[in-house]
Amino acid sequence: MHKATVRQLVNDADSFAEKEVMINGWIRNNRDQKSFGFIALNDGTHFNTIQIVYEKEFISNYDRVAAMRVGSAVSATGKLVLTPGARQPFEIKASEIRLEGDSPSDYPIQPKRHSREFLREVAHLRPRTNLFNAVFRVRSLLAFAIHQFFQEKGFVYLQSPIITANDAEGAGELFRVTTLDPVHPPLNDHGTVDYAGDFFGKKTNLTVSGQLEAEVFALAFQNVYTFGPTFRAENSNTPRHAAEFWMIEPEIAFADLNDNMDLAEEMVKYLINYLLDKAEPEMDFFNQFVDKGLKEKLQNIVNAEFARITYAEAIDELKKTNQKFEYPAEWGRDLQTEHERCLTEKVYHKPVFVTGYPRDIKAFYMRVNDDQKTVAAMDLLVPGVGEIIGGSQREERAEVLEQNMANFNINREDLWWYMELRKYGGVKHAGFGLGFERILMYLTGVGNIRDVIPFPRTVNSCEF
RNA sequence: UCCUCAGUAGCUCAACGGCAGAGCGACCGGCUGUUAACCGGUAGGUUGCAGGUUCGAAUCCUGCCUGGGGAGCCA
Repeated sequence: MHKATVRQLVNDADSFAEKEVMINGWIRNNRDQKSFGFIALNDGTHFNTIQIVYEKEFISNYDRVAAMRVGSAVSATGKLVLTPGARQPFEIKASEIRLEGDSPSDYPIQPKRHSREFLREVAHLRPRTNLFNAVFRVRSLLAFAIHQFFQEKGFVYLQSPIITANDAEGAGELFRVTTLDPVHPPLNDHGTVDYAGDFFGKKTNLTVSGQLEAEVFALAFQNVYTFGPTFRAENSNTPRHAAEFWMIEPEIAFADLNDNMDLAEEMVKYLINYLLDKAEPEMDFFNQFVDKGLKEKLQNIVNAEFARITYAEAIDELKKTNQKFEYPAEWGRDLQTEHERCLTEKVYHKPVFVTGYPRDIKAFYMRVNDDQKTVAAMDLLVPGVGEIIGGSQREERAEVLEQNMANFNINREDLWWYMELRKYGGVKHAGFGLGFERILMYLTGVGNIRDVIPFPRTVNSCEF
């Protein structure tokens, strides 16, 4: 008798036909009649459930099996029978069904539709539903695909630090990391907290970006990427923001903004192809129940050239649409969400790179263009989700960088090592940040970031 | 943080100033191939919390709490 997984059986049903197999899993549904019944069993190795048929005359504990509830863990043994013409390609004719873990009658997951809000409250049980089973398997595959994409191109994977003393990046509000007594912290002569007595002897926080460290490695390995957790203490309450999320930050040397966009576009297309190929049942499920037309949309993106426009062109384009905006598009102001959605959903109907933003509204490390007014920045906007990538060519000229830091009130001493990258063999280089959950939302059609993170951390919520 | 909508049975929802209901789930029974099975029955409620208006409040008003959506910040 062969202990099998649903994945093995689905992939190779023919060779298991008429053979005895044992499957361990959890009951999704159990329907009994007078002398026979059906269990839909999911063992976690495949999106699909497998049908177990049990009959009074072939199993000894028929009444007990018929009473097994949804959520129970069972071990089922029986013969695999091909069922051409039925709704499922094969089923298991049970000879024995053993209860491994009971599920009392108050098990909250039913074989019916639940709201996402309710399922968030039972995040320890929601991976057992179709939707979250699909989401989190795809999340796993997507993470692997990202590594594979960069590794195939010879990029070096860098684990940038999670605890850092950099607070000059301006990427967001910081979570403090400290071992000081919160009630009676040591004070200095000015009466403020003396971080010299803290664990690291200085103020430290959780990282908001690995970019600056990635630049260090890019100027040694040429092509590198980070992929790790990122923390922002922003009080933002939207379906696209979390306090803890994962970010991919490639950084490439001897490269400019166009190389950067080429890389981003190639990566997005690679990831789509990977999922369409490796996550077929999951993508079919999203296509049917989460976002109708998702697969066609993704297929079109693979076949399309992403639009590439400048910020100035974007402003012109927005003025031309005659659409009423709450905030009119105007040079010098950042694009509003309504502007971004208009561009990607109404004007271009596909992903759009916007480049050349005014330097005042962008970060200090972005390379100043020859016009002195704009920087070599790029955002990638996609329909439905909005901004999923933000990146730039980095300012490699020491004098310009110093001037920028002065303009943005950034302390040069703290970033002495960052400045030295420009002093010793500095070259043009570029990179971007990709929100892992953002692209996962985009590729699955799931509209809320809290539903693509196993245990989401958001303002006022850190359950599980 | 601002704007907005919503909290009714375990879940999804109805009742919108006059007896608090249905479907699913649970429990009991029926059914010879079901597949979110079907059919009959039973139990299940401080209508988010605290005040107020009214003869009477799930329903109207005020405050608070929780959740959704939009905005800002960003990935």
